[in-house]
Amino acid sequence: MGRPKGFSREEVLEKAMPVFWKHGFADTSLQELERATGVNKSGLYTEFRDKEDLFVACLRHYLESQGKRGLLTKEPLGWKNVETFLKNGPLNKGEQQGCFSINSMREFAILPDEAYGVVTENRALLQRLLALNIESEKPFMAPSAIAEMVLSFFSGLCIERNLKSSKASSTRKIETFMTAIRSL
Amino acid sequence: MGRPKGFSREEVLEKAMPVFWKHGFADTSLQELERATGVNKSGLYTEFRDKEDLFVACLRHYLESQGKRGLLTKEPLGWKNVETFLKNGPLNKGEQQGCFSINSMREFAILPDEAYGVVTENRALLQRLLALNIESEKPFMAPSAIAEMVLSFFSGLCIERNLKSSKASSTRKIETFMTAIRSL
DNA sequence: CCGATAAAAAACTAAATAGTTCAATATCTC
DNA sequence: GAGATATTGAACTATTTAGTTTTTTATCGG
Repeated sequence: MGRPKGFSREEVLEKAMPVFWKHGFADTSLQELERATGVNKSGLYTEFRDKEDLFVACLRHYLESQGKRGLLTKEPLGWKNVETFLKNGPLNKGEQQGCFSINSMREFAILPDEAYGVVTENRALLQRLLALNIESEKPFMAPSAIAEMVLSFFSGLCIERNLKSSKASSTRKIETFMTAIRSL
Repeated sequence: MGRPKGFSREEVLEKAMPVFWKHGFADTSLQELERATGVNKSGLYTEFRDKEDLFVACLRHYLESQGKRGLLTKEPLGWKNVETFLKNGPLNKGEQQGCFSINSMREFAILPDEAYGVVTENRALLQRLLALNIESEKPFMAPSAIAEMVLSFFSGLCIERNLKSSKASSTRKIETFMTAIRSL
């Protein structure tokens, strides 16, 4: 049987994720990943094919954990869920700001195709969930049209987390936005 | 007097800008900049202090040229200008997609502080111009509040250019958005 | 407790990078 | 046209990178 390994895959993902989340793919070195995870290159390379593989695994892990929060599936569906999604979707836990998935979009050029697939699939899912919530409010316009517009606004909120702007201004924007779309 | 140099600063900026615009700072090598500008490292380093300096110069150059388009100062001010800004602000000239300034936001961590200053100053300007246009439409809500929300939506549209989504879907989103804010 | 086995640590490799230096070269002034 | 001068090109340096190989070390079954 031999020596048992001193870490779990989950553990590594949980610790590597914030690093990629904050610094992106290119600006994250193996050295930093070793430091953050406490696992040495050998360990990392037995568990993951390469840096790209680890990155994509982190991305999936992120999206899963975000999904589990169920911000858009709370009953009753409606505007309230949309507002909560906009307000609490982009996280703010110390270093990791905004949305890892949205952040990754700027690196598609150097990321494996898989990353593109994961991100777009998740966006499609979000859009469906948004549309479901919107539909329940019986708006005049097509729910899917409103949903895709909401997702763009969400994307904007996410990248703006790279600015040192206040939480208050973000909340204000969301409230103005919600007022606008409730009339659609 | 000696030998005259075979390039102008403007020329270099014009050619280096699309490269940074597309690939960002980290993923652009000196080699690629030499190729794109046709100017060798020696030349680049006599004109610019280092890669960072060149990047910031490109960013300024970009914002100046965008400013000159005057999308938000066309008379009469109003919603129409806002709509044009959203539709034609993020460029689509082949390789360079979206907004160079918004793209840069994801790299603040590794960019000189100057870049942060340039970007935020420009955003403040955009917000003032947006507010002026909105004010002329006499909305119920505070023009500045609407303006900052519009800017977030704009930011979202810009990063979404990293996705291979159609021009049509972008237009549709903007139209939905305009319908929403015209009622504010 | 011993030897097989698997993990972890560390040394190593090859390639790419930003930035520098130095020699070659072209053009202007006189 | 000669010589000063600034530009250009190319060789060079030092560092960092992802990834591999080798050595050491811990743990399990017998």
